[in-house]
Amino acid sequence: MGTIRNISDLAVMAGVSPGTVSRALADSPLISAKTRERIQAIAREHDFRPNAVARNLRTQRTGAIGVVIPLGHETGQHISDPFFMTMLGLLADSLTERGYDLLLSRIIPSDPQWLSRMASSGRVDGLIIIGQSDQAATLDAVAARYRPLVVWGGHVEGQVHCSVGSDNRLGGEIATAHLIARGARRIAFFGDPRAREIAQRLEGCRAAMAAAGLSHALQLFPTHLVADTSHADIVRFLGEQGKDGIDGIVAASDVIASSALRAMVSLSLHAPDDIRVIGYDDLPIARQTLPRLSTIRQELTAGADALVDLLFRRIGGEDCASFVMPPKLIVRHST
Amino acid sequence: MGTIRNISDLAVMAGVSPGTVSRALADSPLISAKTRERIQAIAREHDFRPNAVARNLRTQRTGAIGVVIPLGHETGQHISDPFFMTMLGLLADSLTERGYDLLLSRIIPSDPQWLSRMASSGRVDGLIIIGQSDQAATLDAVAARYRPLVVWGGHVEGQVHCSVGSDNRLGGEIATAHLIARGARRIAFFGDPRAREIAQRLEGCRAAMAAAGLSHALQLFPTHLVADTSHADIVRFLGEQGKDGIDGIVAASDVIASSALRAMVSLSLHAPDDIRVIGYDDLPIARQTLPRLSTIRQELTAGADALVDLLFRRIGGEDCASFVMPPKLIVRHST
DNA sequence: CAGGCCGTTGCAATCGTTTGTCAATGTCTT
DNA sequence: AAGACATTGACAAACGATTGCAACGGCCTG
Repeated sequence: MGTIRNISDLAVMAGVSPGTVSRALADSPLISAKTRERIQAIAREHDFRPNAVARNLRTQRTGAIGVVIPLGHETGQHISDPFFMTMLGLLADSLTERGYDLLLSRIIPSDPQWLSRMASSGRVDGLIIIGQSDQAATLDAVAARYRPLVVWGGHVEGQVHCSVGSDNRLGGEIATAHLIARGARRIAFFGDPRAREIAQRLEGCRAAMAAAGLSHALQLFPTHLVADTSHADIVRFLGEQGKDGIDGIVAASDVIASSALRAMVSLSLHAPDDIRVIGYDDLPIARQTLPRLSTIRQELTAGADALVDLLFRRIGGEDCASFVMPPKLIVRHST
Repeated sequence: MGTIRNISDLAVMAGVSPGTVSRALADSPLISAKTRERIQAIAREHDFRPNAVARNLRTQRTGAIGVVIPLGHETGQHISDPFFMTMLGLLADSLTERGYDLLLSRIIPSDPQWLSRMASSGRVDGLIIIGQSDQAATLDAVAARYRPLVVWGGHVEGQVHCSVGSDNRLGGEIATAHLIARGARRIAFFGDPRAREIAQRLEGCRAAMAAAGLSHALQLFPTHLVADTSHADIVRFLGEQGKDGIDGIVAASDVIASSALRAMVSLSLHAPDDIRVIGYDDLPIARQTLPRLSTIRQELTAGADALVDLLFRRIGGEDCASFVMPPKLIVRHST
């Protein structure tokens, strides 16, 4: 009748001590089957469940993993970005499978303490960061002291934090080489290299251009990731091109490439005839653009699994290295 | 040097009592500016932050909102579904703005206790459920006792739980009427009516057919939401149509509509000439199909804001009604 | 100069669990 | 029949903060 508020109420009701109730509810072998069943019956009947916060405090673990999206270089960008969403969904599936919940934080790291605040709050058992943004140094600093931390993004020599991601440099190189093979000569790279992954893709792009003797013909257009504003920017950029304008676009992401394709439509430019366009990620949207987008595939499902796997290894005390996945060229109709 | 583990360590270090430290860190006016500054300086220097779990236990609030996606009728469906993802991103943005975190759970409610487990775990200050699935009864039962709970989905007379969503019946009616106006006579409804929203859309669809004297010409095809399997199913369904087959599809969601369009391509059927197709939701993907998808727009941004707003009103003790938004016909090129 | 008041700080209870220790009970062996 | 031994469950100490209340000192005022 009276609602059961805590384990002591239930103990009174069952005529035992709180400790016994706790053990009974946890199926401890120290409690006889008879009392255990009796206590569990009462709990079931009153729909009682022990308070998780108190348990967390006592046991020092929470059953939750924090997923953080730092938006250092893109204050306007929303979590709703398709890449984040896709990654987030995959992580949620993978963590749920292991019985963990997922605590989501979107953070604009103006405060340099953003990461250690999450790490030392005791609210999560581990942290997954999606994208290094321009915070690689902060990540390294925290990773040095806080073990259960893995990052989606690029890997560089000597990096402290454990990362999972594709070989961005190679991916950028493959993308650019493909564009050149398709006849592009004057190429623009669309993307903001303040994010490490993107800087690496640009690096690969430069390498491919150099290898073809086209170094002079590469333009960099650091467009924003926010779809709404980028569209107008891209239209302006393309409009400013003279008659010897660019004939190829290496986009740092499918989202950017898709914006570029739409901008081209409004300028009556046609892909691939006028400008060849290639994206990066191979998100579902790459199959829905018009024309369908050639891109560099990152295996996000494998990536999410790797992130979760490495994280739990680190929680378990293991010390494991970064994981770099091979990028793969997907040719569709935009190149 | 010695790491500070808790407020007492810091108290010893500062030569004060733990209580004073707690107040100082919380900027309590009871503490003199001098001691407060001294204590905060030590905390900053050692990068110390009070344990959130302990605070939650004491204050009985967590600063987190649970977002749950019940997949009652679709065990295969993943969180990665574009609708969920979009909604989730919007909620995350809106909650972050209010300083709350978001605890994500994907749940397959085989266990009827799924909801009250979340509600009574004490881990969240409130609950947002995305979609009633086939769990409307469970939702009503829990909502009767647990106040801070709001649901995205359909509203029916006498419903206990507080919901936010578009007028699904009207939306279905508008969509169907539009198809009829465009010349469709033999219409199929694609969607699984076990979910309440979808049942309401179907009801509207039936009403519009009846109003046009076409009741006999409505087919129901309860396709799954999972994109991968639905495609083959839809191809089969369309293939089984004779020469007097359907000439209109009312899809219960944009995702389904987009699958239908792809299935039509592989059967050399053309929209809108052979079959007119209309979706529901107006997700970003509706603008990226070929041809672009006519659909019924739900203002998801407004919806997410309303969900969060109502939730906090309920947390504050207010008792507020469901919120039904008007659906809006968006005509593109598929009808 | 004494009494009262105010601004600061310390004390200790509390939130709801988990879990190590230990007493009490009952069973089995010799 | 008595001691060894296993069960069983009670007791109480954590976990790490918050917060009402009491106490303390200094200052002002009459």
